[in-house]
Amino acid sequence: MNPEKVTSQQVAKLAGVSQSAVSRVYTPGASASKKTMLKVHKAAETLGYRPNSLARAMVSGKSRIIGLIVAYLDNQFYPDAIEKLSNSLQANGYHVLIFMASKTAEGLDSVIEEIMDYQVDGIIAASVALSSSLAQRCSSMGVPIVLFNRAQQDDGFSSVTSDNVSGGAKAARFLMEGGHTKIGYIAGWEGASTQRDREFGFVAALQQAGLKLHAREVGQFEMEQASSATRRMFATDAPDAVFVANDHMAFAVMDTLRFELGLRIPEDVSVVGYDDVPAASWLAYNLTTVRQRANQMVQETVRILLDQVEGNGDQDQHIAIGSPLIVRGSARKPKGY
Amino acid sequence: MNPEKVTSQQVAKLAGVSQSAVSRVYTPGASASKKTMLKVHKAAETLGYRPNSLARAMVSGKSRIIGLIVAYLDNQFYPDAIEKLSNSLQANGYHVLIFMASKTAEGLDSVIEEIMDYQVDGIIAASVALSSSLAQRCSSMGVPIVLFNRAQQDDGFSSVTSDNVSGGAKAARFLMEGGHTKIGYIAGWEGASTQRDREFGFVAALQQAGLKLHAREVGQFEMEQASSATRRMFATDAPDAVFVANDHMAFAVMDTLRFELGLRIPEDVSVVGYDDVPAASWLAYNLTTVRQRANQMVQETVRILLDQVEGNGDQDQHIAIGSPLIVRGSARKPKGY
DNA sequence: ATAATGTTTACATGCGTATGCAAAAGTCTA
DNA sequence: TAGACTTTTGCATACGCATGTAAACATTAT
Repeated sequence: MNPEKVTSQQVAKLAGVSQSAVSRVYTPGASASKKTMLKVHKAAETLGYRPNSLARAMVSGKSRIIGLIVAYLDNQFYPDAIEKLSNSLQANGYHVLIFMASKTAEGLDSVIEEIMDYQVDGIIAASVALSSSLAQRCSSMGVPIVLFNRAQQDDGFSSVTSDNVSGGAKAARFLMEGGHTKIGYIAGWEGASTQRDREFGFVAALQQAGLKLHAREVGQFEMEQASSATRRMFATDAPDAVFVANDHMAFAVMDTLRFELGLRIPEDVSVVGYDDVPAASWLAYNLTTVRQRANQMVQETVRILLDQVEGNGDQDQHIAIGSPLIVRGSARKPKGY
Repeated sequence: MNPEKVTSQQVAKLAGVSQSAVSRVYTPGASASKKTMLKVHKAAETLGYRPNSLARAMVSGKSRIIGLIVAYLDNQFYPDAIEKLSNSLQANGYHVLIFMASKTAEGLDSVIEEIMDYQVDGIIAASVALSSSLAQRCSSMGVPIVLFNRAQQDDGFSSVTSDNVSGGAKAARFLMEGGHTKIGYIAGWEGASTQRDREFGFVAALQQAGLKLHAREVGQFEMEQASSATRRMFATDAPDAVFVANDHMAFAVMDTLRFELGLRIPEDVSVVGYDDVPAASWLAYNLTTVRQRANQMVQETVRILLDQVEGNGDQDQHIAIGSPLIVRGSARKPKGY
């Protein structure tokens, strides 16, 4: 109950200089003599002074806050990404105001409004689709947005994803090379560009080899739904391989195949996922999957966003990071692996 | 490049009232007539006005920002907790500034300083130990701190954990009732109160039944280390049951037991974990574990913190939420389950 | 009708900092 | 040593809003 605020005024008085001198000492670009710097630092030290970021933001117009919107945290890919994003932004002197978007994207607009109220310098939207009216509003306020792991070509913002199309294709070719002919696909939420692109690449590669999708069910990126999708898919004319739109669902698929349907993986059925989340390498799953290179994705996201924030702002960019296939044990291996 | 800021001034002019009238319309407790409210709202609507949270924070001294410090995000328990915390705080009109603390806690002090620079109203530290000098500093600034899933009795802040001691005891009794006599323990990072309490409760319950810990290794809450701990523990005179300090490690333990050592679970060895993270119920693990009730923990954490923030601040509280044993298939079941 | 009360309003000020401007203090050259 | 620069400094102001104060207004009681 003793909120002793230390202001630059007090430091100035103690140091025997003006408030503006104190300010300049703490402002990178400003001019201050060695002497005053010393005096100010000493005074600041004894008083325990630290510049008030909020006041600084008010006058400078730059809050050094980045808004981060996330929908899912149960899919391990996102916590991982958040950690990396946060670290990278911290390293650049920015901080992260985090917002959970209800998965239904109902309140998304109001969430964004709230974010903007804090005068964020930029926004990263992970796995979230933005209405173009929102995008309009943000860009008119000069707040750049980068979509992380989701793409929307036409609107006014950048995006960073993995190369989902070619990733899907890689999965298809791997399964075909493994000798599979009855290949199923378990889709994610159809509204997601990741889902669409992965499926597109996958199906295109099958077709290119003269193969048709043997079965298709929708799992909505949720484990429960993926389980029922699996049951439906294997009820009649079971496929000999399944590509699942992400690892998170793939775990449910594998559990269902093994423990409910009594199938062996990969002897009876091959499973390939997408993301390469940490659990994919856990031996109980040992999942063959397409890796999203979170590090590069984060790096690009931060680079693009900060470029735009700091005014070196190029045009909107749409980046797709290469996505290698990680071969483990959940899918039959073609010769040569 | 057209950052058209709309201020309360402009709204006031358009509405034909004073700036303070506009402010009062947007300030819950303030008085404003129906007429002016209408005029102001209409003007605000057409201009697209929203109050600037930062300016508001400056003058009111309340930022409605809560700093959240997290160390790990690979253990699923924390993403889950973050999601719940964030939702709960958002529902109360607060927002979350998130900080990743390097696991080594080196830069923790500087992280806290940065947090404080943003004039946060309170701090939640998840799975992080604070130096008492830091605590000093925060409380002198009037910024309450709540430790989440970590306890430190003597210093000046509250904490919310599960009842780790009794949770550990439950695990011990369950294993003993299951007929195990050679019971091992794989510890987490020894600096963590959760680790200490779980082990204490576990060992105490064993002793109470006249049993001694058969083996003990340290896994540091990390999967790699947990795997090597398992190898060491089972190299000679293998136990017939293992209690692992958290689920995250337990998965590595189970994988190592099954796929490296060729042991069957629970026929050859029983495994019990702690946390009940989502993956514990995945059938590949189907882990018997002690549940940390994240919902209640979050609820209590937010309640305590906001009480203190909003001045109804009681004394520091140390809350331990009851932690039930969730019986699944990874440990041999005593009769009656 | 008037006084007494209760509501609503505008004015003015301050939150803590950055920054343009002009004066002051240094630095260098001839 | 004077003049021409360059660097440093203090002053004043502005950022956008909330709030204390006193005046204006509306409502009720007498």
